[in-house]
Amino acid sequence: MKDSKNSPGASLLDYPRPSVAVDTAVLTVADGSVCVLLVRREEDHQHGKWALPGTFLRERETLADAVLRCLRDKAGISGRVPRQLQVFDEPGRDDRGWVLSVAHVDMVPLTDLEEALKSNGVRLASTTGEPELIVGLPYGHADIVAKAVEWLRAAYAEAPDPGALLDEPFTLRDLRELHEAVAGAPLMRDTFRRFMEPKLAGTGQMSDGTRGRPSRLWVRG
Amino acid sequence: MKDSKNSPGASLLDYPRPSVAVDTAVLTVADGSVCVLLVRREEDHQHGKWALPGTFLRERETLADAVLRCLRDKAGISGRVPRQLQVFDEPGRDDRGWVLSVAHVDMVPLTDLEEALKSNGVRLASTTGEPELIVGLPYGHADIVAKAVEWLRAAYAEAPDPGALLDEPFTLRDLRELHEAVAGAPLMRDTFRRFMEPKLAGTGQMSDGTRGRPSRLWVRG
DNA sequence: GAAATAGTGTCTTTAAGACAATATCAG
DNA sequence: CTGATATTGTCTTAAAGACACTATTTC
Repeated sequence: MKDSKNSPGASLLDYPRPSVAVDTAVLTVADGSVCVLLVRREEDHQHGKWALPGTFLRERETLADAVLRCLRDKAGISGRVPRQLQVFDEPGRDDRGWVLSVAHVDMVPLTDLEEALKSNGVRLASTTGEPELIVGLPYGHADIVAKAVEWLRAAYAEAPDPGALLDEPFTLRDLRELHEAVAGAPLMRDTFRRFMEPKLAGTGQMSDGTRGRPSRLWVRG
Repeated sequence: MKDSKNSPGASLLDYPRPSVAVDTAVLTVADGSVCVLLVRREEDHQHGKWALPGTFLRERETLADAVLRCLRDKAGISGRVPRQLQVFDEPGRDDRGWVLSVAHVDMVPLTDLEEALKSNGVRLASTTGEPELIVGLPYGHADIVAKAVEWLRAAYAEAPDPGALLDEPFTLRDLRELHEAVAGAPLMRDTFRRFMEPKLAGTGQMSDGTRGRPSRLWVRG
């Protein structure tokens, strides 16, 4: 039952190998909705089309390093903790050849993206407000975005601002509005407070109550 | 800031490509503990060493197909729903060269493994009782087993026997003992019942109470 | 004082933990 | 009947949902 090609002494070089790409969904929250960073493709026949930043894995490079290199070179941002989502391998998803894509996700505060967004080769797309743009992405990137948003929601259901999208210190209102944007649904004010307060560290400070009673300011635990 | 090698017109063939392997942790429950299937390596310099069944991805083959082919050829089993866990890419994890391993996990009832276990090239290893064997696995397979068991526990915390390891129909006692083996800890009898009963379908039948009051028999919802 | 927002209290519902009580089998 | 196991009931505790109330600011 053994495959004869797997006989002892066979070299790895005897087999054809796939190209391996990394594609990253850089997520942020802007104007109350989850947005994903897109770059204009320049290096292939999709020239001019918007897509997730991606690159091919180089020799002796880890996947995480490839992701960081790609974000630096194509979007000018220093991503923080890219996480591997899954490998997409449907045949035909990439018409350039036999390409596996290892999808990643990262969360970056909007302020860290402002410099990159000055380039007209970089833009944000709302995942809730611009469905036609998202579903039209090449190379099956729409699937990656969907997985990434799903992962983001799971992360934000567990802890206060795990992606550090909010500048510190912040009020519980700021935090709740951020979590509502991620969840895409309103969250109960008091239930939210009871869940989050034990996971935050209070500063002694108060917000300047520009409209109404001032609020306590917090930082992530 | 663009990389010159990524200029339009460059071919995928211009870049060196990694070998891509799939390694699968086939899990089952035997004698009250979670076990993983190992095969004796024959095709490389680890000849004779126990390891997870794995193979290299072939051209125009999906990862899932490669996993199924490997399990069929090396262990003689028809795996059911292999799930992708994650890519392991630490340089140096494989001394045969530049190899990425896409780890998978599958759950198979012990009865479906009996035929395969007659071969002396196939064995089970308890993940709790034989740590020295597991941690000694080559190619970083110990990490894969750890991830796989973690995944199994998460799956069994959510639903009754999602891997269909138990023959139907079964009693709630059978189900609880299986879940205790997976969790590696005793589970409260009444809490377990209250959680699982709504997710099961009752047959009219009763077990033959060989010791004590007979129990109702259930099937998965 | 009115409007706005922050912070606290509490009632209800739901689920889990922990037992206790009852039911039904083999011997 | 006794021993063993299954099934049901209930008390307590913890957490969430849903409100209501009080407190502190700006205007």
